[in-house]
Parts: sequence; C-alpha cells; structure tokens
Amino acid sequence: MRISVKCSSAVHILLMITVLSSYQKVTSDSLASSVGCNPVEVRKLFGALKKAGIIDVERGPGGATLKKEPKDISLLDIYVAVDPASLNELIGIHTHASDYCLFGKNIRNVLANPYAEIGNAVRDKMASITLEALLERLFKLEPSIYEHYKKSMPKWQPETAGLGT
Amino acid sequence: MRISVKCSSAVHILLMITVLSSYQKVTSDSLASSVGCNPVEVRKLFGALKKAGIIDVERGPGGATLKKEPKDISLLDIYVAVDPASLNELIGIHTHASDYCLFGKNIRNVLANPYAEIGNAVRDKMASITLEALLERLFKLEPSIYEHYKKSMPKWQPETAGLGT
DNA sequence: TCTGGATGTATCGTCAATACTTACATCTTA
DNA sequence: TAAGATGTAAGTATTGACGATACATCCAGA
Repeated sequence: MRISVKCSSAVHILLMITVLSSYQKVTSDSLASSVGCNPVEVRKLFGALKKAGIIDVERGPGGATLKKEPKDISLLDIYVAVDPASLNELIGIHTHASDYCLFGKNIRNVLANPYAEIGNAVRDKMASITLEALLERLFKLEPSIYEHYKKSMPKWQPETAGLGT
Repeated sequence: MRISVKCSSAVHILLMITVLSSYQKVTSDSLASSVGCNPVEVRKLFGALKKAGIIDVERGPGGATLKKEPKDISLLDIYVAVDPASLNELIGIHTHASDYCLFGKNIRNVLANPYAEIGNAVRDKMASITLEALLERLFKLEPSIYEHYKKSMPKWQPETAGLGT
C-alpha cells in the first residue's frame, strides 16, 4: 500500500495554517479548494491532527491554528496522526499462503523482522523532517509567501530568516 | 500505494526455487498453490525476475532455477524487478492541488526532495537484506527445510551451516 | 515429427480501498 | 436567535490490484 495521500494533504494544510492563521480565518472550505479535495476530507484531517495535539480547531466561528512550533512537528508526527495503521503494514504480505507447505507456513515469520526494519528506517527518516524544514523549502520556492508570513506577525520565525540556506 | 504484495510473493517463490530446484521441477502451478495465488501471477513474476537476471525459466519442460547466488540477490533487486515504478512514488501526493494558490502550486516541489530521501532510506535498507539472510531465517524457523536443502546437492551452502547464528 | 506439458500474454470480471457527495446534528460568535 | 463553521454518518463512484479464462508459443521426449 502506498503511503497515503492523506499525509501530503495534511502537510499542505499545516503549511497554510502556519502562514495564514495569524491574520485570516483558515476554514475547511478554503483549505479544500487549495488542496483540491472535499471539505469533509479536510475536516477528517482536522480531527486527526487535533487529536494528536498538532492543531486547534475552533468549533463555532471556524478556523484552525497551530498548537506547536513548526520545529517541533515532524513528518512522522503528521503521518502517525492521519494514518496510524499503515506504517505498520508498509509492505504487504500475501495472505493466502498455504499452511500445508513448509514454505507457506513460515513465509510470514521470515519476512516479519526484515519488513519491520524497513518500517523503522522510514520512521527514522520521517522523524528527522520537520514542518519548519518544509516551510523553509516553501519560502525558498515562493519568496512572496515568506514576505506575507513576515508581515503578518507570525508566531514562529524560521531560523533562517534570510531564506539563504 | 502500499509496497506491493508482489514483493513478498516473489521472495516466497525465490526461497522455494533456491531450496527445491536442484532436485525437483518448480513450476508456476506448484508455486501458485503454495503462495496461494493464481499461476498466471507466478508467471508474471517469473517474467520480471527473469528480465532482471535473477532466475532462469525453461520454456518447454518448465521449471525455474536461480541464476545468481542468494548472497548476491538483495530485497531491493527483487523489489525493483517485480515493481519498478512504485518505489519512486512510495508516498502519494494529492493530484488536484490548485494552481491558482501559491501553496497548491508549490506543494509538489516542497515535498519532492523529502519524499525522495524517504525512498532512498527504504532502498538502502532493502539493499542490505539478501536472499541468503532470508534463507537462513527460514532454516532457523524450519530446520527440516535445511535438512532437505543439505541433502539435495544444493548449489549454494549458506555460510552459517549450523543454523546457530 | 508429433504431442504433452509448461510458459507468455491479453482480456475481462471481481473485490477492496479510497475519496466524493450529500445530509444533518452540533457548536460558538455576533 | 441566526449565521457560519465543524463533526460525523451514510451511500456512491472510482481506481487499482488481483483472479480467472483463454489461447498462442515453445521445448523435450516418445
């Protein structure tokens, strides 16, 4: 199973919340039109991210805000929040192996550890990528967003204020 | 997209070929009944593994044999052989992000490098796992297979002949 | 040379996962 | 109280992977 599209959508959403939430209301509708999905999907991601303590979502007037600093939010945090199950089954194992064959009976155990190691490699790498790093990449690609961000009393300035690094 | 079940099936097939092919014909039918899939699927895997130079498949009388030593076949080799595309798109990115939004326009580029790094982490880990290591795990779990293997003039003895390690 | 048994491959049907859509209850500010 | 937003539950549609069938192709052995 491919790692879900949810993760990318969640990053997209979090980037927008980080930059925009301090001076404009960020709602499921506005996010959905940028992400290109249904508002309901955004709301489901809201729920998952809120449960993980990554964002706050206002119920009545609407609008989401970041609850932690971008440097303290890793891609792993995001991924686990929106799709907790699938990292444990990153690589599929065929499910109908014969129990009457010595190979079929053991294949699952043979692969269990190696596959778990691969999963851990993904986890480690994801844990090393922070939302702040992604934000800086975005600023580099689109400096006007950084200007916007700078002018709008951002809660968290990225460390590399010059965009140079 | 999850990493395909094909990879696990291919490992299953290769283990059986490694142990059995020296003294009995290993056909798509016999493999399919152990793997629990359709013979056609096995033949497709045959084609992919053959193309990658990992096995030889006899056309007329049937039967597959290993073409390289188990220690020289990595999980990455197997994976790339049977599913070359999906490692490059391990993590899905939402495809309908708005081009009219500065965030939507750049999200794909923001994520490209980090995602590629994750893919490389998977590749590195897979490259470090050899068919020989998997074979030894199988022997440890099912010593009778090792006895079988030992008696049947195996082409390649695993280094840890005692199964102890 | 012919034939049995196996592979190579195209095509179609089925199934599960995923997302979209609609709908409505719930909540909070104005 | 009303407006606008979230929370959540169905039902529907779409996509991709796999299974099933069919048949052409190929090679050893009789």
